[in-house]
Amino acid sequence: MGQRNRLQYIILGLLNQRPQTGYDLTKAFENEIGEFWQAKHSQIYPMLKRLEAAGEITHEDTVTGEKLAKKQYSLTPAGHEKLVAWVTEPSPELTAIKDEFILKLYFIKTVDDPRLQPMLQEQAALHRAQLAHLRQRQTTVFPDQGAIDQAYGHYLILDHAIEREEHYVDWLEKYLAH
Amino acid sequence: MGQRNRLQYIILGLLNQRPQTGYDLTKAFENEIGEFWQAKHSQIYPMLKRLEAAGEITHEDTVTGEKLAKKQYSLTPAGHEKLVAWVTEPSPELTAIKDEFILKLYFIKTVDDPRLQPMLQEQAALHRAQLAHLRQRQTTVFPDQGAIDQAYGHYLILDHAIEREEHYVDWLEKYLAH
DNA sequence: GTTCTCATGTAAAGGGTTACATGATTTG
DNA sequence: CAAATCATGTAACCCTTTACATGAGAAC
Repeated sequence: MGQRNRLQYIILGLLNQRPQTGYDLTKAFENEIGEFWQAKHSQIYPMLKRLEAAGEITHEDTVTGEKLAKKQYSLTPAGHEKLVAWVTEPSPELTAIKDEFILKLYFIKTVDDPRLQPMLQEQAALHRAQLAHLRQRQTTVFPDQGAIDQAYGHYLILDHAIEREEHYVDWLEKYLAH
Repeated sequence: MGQRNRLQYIILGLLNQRPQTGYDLTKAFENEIGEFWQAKHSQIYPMLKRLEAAGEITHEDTVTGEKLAKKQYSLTPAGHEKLVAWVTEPSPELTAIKDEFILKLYFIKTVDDPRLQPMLQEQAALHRAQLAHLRQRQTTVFPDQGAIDQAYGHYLILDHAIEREEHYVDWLEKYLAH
């Protein structure tokens, strides 16, 4: 992963929704997008400069209050074209998953290893909490059908994340001693 | 990801099962472990040197045929200790997932976008193929209960991967037009 | 004999995290 | 007025991939 510089496309996609600052983009990676891609501000700000140098985005300086300077970035036509090309082309690679917990399970040799049940319990707690958080988000972000229609893609990926967590918890419970 | 150097622990875990060469380890990342962690030989060989320098593994040169040199690596007591410590400690971080396809969906704004259905179709084909492959592996690697009992962790993670793909396909089909 | 798999390495480049650094604005 | 959040950047370090490089053994 990483090698194909997908971050640039994600930033273009976010800016296509509405002009935003680097800070806003950082928040998007902590919230709606964080379930499927991660990036820190230290990666985002340099990328914004690169994209601007390439003529795919531009920015407008705005000042809030006394003198807080913000850079509001937005797409250029070239940037929009590049975004459309990316979304349209196939995504032939399967999801890259790095799951340290599942890997540890691989090294548990027998069903009666005393570490197994506590490990499953711990993960179940983590994923139940995450599931509750995602469900909460769904009810606040998509209270009615109108909200879904306006941001269908967002609805889809939140639904996907919720089902993924549901099934993760189900799987853990399958092997939890009752 | 990456930052915590989990690769070293995975290699220790693999060598704990049986002494192996770098080539064998590379194959493990393509097969049984590849669903949950990825690493190329160019990362594995240097790591073997590091682990040996740290006194956590050793190797024995073996010669097959005329002069094909192989390095059979195995754990030292120190390496075994480090492995046990890793498996025993908590894994408080959630799975890191980078899914380019799901991200693209995020940028599809409406249910009638003409790109949506072909995208779902394409992914369904990919994940169905992966699912078939994993099921095939399960029947060959675990033909009976005895095989499961001997490598319980391996059984667990293969089962997890299969269910994950099943649910991914189910989710895609939920939004595929019939 | 050619192709595929086995087998081991190194180098370059890029992706990604953590830490360093600074300052304004809002909230309690 | 202190703490949390908004806001922007850079530097160092490590992880990871792609490409370069080489050679033996097995299978067809």
